[in-house]
Amino acid sequence: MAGSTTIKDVAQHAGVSVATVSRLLNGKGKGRVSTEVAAKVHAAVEALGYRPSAAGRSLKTRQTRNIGILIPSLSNPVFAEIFAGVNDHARREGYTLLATVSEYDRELELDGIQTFLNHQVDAAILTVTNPSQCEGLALLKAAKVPSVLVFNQENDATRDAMPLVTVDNEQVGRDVAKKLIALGHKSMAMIAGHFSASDRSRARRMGFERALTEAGLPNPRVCEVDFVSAEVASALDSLNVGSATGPTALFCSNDLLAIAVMKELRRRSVRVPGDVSVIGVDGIAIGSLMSPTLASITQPSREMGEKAAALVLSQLKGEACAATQLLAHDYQEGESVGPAATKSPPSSSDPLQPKA
Amino acid sequence: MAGSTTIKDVAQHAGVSVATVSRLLNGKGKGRVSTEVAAKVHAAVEALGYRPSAAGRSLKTRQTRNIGILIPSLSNPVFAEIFAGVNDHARREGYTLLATVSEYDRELELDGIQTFLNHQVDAAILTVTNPSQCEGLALLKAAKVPSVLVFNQENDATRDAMPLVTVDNEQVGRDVAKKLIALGHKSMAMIAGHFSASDRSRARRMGFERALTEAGLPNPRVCEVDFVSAEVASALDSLNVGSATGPTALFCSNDLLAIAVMKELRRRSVRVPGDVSVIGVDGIAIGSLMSPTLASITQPSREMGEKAAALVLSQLKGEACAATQLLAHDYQEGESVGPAATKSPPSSSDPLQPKA
DNA sequence: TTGAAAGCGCTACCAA
DNA sequence: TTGGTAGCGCTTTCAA
Repeated sequence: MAGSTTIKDVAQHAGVSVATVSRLLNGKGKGRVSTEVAAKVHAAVEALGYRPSAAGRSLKTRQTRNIGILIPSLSNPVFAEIFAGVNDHARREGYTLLATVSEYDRELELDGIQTFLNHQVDAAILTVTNPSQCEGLALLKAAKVPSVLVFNQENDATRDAMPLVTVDNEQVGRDVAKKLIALGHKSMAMIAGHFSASDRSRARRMGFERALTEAGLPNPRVCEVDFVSAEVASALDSLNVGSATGPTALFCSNDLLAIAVMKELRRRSVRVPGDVSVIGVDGIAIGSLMSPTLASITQPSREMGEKAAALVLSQLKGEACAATQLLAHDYQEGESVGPAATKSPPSSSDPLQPKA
Repeated sequence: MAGSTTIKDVAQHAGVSVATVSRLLNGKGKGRVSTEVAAKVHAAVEALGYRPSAAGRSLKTRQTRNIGILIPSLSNPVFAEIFAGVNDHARREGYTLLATVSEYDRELELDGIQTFLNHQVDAAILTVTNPSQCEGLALLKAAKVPSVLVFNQENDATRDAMPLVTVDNEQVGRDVAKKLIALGHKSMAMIAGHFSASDRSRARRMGFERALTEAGLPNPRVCEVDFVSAEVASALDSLNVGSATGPTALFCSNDLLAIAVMKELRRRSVRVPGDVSVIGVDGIAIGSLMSPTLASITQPSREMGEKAAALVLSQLKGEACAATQLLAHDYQEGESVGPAATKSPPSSSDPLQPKA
């Protein structure tokens, strides 16, 4: 529908051939035309409001200048930032984003990838729930579409199949453990979104558990909660949080979850970090606006988006297919973690002051 | 690049003509083919992994099945929800989203719209900083691309030009005023992102001011802050917040801002709502996880996204171009607002210089 | 420096 | 029910 003037109209209007118009408009410095003709053509383009048809061009050049981006959700600021990073880089390079959010639904993931394929995207950037179970990845590979996984963890399915841009999530788990251990915590628990929906959560858990084991501590109790409705109350119940037998520190698999957990703790009058320390992962901006401020492991989300875009684009140019990129994570101080509560957690009624 | 098998290959493989293949694949119930042939063709499609080229098809049908969506930022959950709503509806109808975020930059806005036009999107869904200054809107109209504005306010530039899906932002401002007045507040202030970047903020302000005037109260002091870095500290200073001469209630133009304001108030030991009440707009989920919980005017963001998608799609089908849709907003209770502080705020011994 | 013409993959019209 | 075929708008040889 859009501007139905074609290159033919422009040629006619300018009194030249379509070939000349095309050459001028795509002029890569070489296919020069006389300045005289150029002026006429430009005038015609202007007068007619000509806009080259992407379809016609794609058909001939075999490229759409579209990049597909698939993310689980935009509710988590981390993904919003990834998107911003990709958007920025892609735009600069003259690419446009075909975007889909999967809501952590494997079917929608596949659907999204199919759509990318149907639309002949030149490249794809994805975060999937589980790379080793995602049939779409194979389709992408079969179609030879340069692709990159963001946030996902390396595993048999991805190795040698698709590069990744992520952080070392096992190390993230270890760093959390290290931090808490240094503060004297001995009884810890982890609360995570469904592991089936997040291979990175699984990696964090593994690192967390291993670090505890290596420190001679018992395995942490682990509790899964629904990502969406974040029913944390029952999770806290099942972990005995706030009671004498409960953990003194809670590792939440992401900041949004951590914030929900802190809310529920507040409702129960469990003090943070007095009674229980809380730490999240992601380093979302809003964490530092909470009270207490949320301690977290930060990921360079926006940069990951930019890196991912750069990576697929260089693949597209046939440059050496850069391998997996592990970006550095960092510890974000926050008031939500503190020293382990000293012994005898108040059995029942207690106006006790935390003494070190 | 993607799967270079064409309809021709399929036809050959199945021993039929391309016309037959096309007819079968687009079979709208009418262009039937014999089941026998159908089987052969399907087998060929399967065997070859055939995937129709969107470019070839678009060229012929003059439609891309792409919808452009332009939003200012994904950091604000409200936009993330709009996106989710649009995404959902579009997918169901077989459309794909070409997405761009403008970062509240007018140049990027125009750039994004140009991109939509270049890619011949079938329709566009946008939130712009200022409809009356956005040249892109005219381009869209000239190209006859069905479009809809989300969140933006009606004005001379949009009226009769483009339908809107939004809430009555002036009424939002009025409702906030009404609420605060009912609680006995007499001295109020508004903190907003740059008005130039948000026509809805301007509308909210107008409603707020008018309602105060009608109630015989003085005009509120109004302070603009940078949307991005949200430097609220100086805003609070200039409003004398926390001092005897300062306002007892703060109307923030959106929840993210309100949360940043509450953080700064906490830092200054100004009690919310004891000394100052705070109310935002948007009703983002995280507001209810804060302490105190954030009072807000909620907008049905996701529904707005769905409505917007439905609206452009119906325009596309040539159905009566539905006019502007005003959705209902609602008051979200929150602990951040309370009765006006009684006289002399006792808190911080204010060394602030009394102003005008 | 310019133009003519051959398709890119597809749909739809018209014949058979 | 099927097939032949004419383009859709564009880029790109190949000649002039």
